Amino acid sequence: MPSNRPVRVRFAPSPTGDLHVGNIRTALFDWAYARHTGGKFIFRIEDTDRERVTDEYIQAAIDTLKWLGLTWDEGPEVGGPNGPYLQSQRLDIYAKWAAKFLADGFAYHCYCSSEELEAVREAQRKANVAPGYNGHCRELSADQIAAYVAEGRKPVVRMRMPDGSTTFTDLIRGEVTFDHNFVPDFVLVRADGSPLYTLAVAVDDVMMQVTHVLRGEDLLSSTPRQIRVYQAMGVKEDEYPLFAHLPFVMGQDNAKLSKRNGEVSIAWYRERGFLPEAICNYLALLGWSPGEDREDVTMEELTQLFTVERVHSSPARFDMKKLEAINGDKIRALTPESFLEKSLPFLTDAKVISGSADEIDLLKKALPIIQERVATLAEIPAMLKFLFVAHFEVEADSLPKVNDPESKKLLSVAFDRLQNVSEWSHDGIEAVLRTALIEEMGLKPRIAFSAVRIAVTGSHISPPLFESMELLGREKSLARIQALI
RNA sequence: GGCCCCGUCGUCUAGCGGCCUAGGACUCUGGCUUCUCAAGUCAGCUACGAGGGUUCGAAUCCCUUCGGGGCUACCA
Repeated sequence: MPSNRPVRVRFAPSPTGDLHVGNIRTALFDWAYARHTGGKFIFRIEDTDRERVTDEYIQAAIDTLKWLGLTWDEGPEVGGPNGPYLQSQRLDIYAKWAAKFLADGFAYHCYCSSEELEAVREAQRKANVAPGYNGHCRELSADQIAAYVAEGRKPVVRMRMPDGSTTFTDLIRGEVTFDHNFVPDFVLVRADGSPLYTLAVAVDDVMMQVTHVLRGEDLLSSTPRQIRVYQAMGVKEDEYPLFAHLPFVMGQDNAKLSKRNGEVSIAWYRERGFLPEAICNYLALLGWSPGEDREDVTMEELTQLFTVERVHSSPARFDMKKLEAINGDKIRALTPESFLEKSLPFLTDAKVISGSADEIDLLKKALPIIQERVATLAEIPAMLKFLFVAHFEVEADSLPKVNDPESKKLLSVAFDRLQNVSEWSHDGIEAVLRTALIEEMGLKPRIAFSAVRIAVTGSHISPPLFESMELLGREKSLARIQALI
């Protein structure tokens, strides 16, 4: 079966919504496999269902893949020798093959109406037999056809499944066999002439010389149908693509991940401040592992380590906590320049800064003290807000903690002594406050500094206090303390 | 219902007949560190779905069973 053709892997989503976690995990494995083998990664849009696929979703899918860094060798925007890569632009190709299948007897026109088919299914269900097309139109006479046409019926093109069975070797699950008794004749072309997935996917994989199909396991049972199309196209068995059906990514409730059971759109994660490399690293661990207790991998390492052999056959639950942990690790691993660049949009969107040069200067100094304190980029604005706000206010739930007489006394001592600090640096500030509050007043550090922290940053949770005061500056720091005395 | 896939800590996983009184990570609990929060660090909790085989020996092989999931469209 596997000839030594150059590896060509495709990711072929049907963008009926934003790409979600499951799609992306598939795309990631497709990409990693292509890169690992030195093969080509093909990106194809399956938009044969124009009722549900929109141009916006197609563009969103393209943008998402780009954002994640899953670059493709052939597909939308980059083109390639096997295009076009949008199925809606390949209609003539499918029509040609459908006509050939009809002429060769692999397929036939079926005039059954939806209502009739539904009635058949209903009867089958009642009789407790395998549901599926009953072959009603398989051998229609010329007269019968003429009668149907006279009625104004428009036929679909249906593939004839021969008796027997289909066996193929799934790279992840091993040998899988489907008895054709349970693979009914399936529709290739709608009554309106438009192709269905069953036709387009097989034709395109052959035309685009795809060698490996790694896709979700929901498509496992449709594989015999694809193989039947290959046969009708005259593809030799050793040139069929190899299949690998990836396990599902599931939500908390053990159902296939979908909009109903969690936030699954990648766009949502992007807005929440997740890094693409964190998403990819985490997703790579869902259904695959590099072994040797290894978990932290870069995109580059992923392409080196990824093999289909190490992909699981069992489904995985999506765990937001673990994603956050990995995201925190990846944020800490960012260079200062890169951390700044990635933080900027979150700060400006939150209107914490407008983006002026002065603000950026201050930001460059502030970012290092919070880099190890955030799990997502979205947490940054709240953490640095105190440095930039025009009208400073202490948070409501922290205010009571500085309103008692002891706190006011403490703050007043701090205020007095801080005025005499010669050099407004975190070392200088710390030395003065320790002497005044800890040594002379005998306070516990956590008590003493808490009041100052609330006064200066507005919250009992903040970046390191002395660094924060240094960045805020003497004037503002003192004013904020004084305001609470 | 039928067909197909799947089954190790709460979760993701390592494990491919002896190295397993089952390892790592996340979560959770407790300790250390500490100006808060993090980070770091130490410790703890907790798993081979069940029942039969095969074998000197099974998480690893076989069977049954139970459980979960997918498909069963003129969706993909």
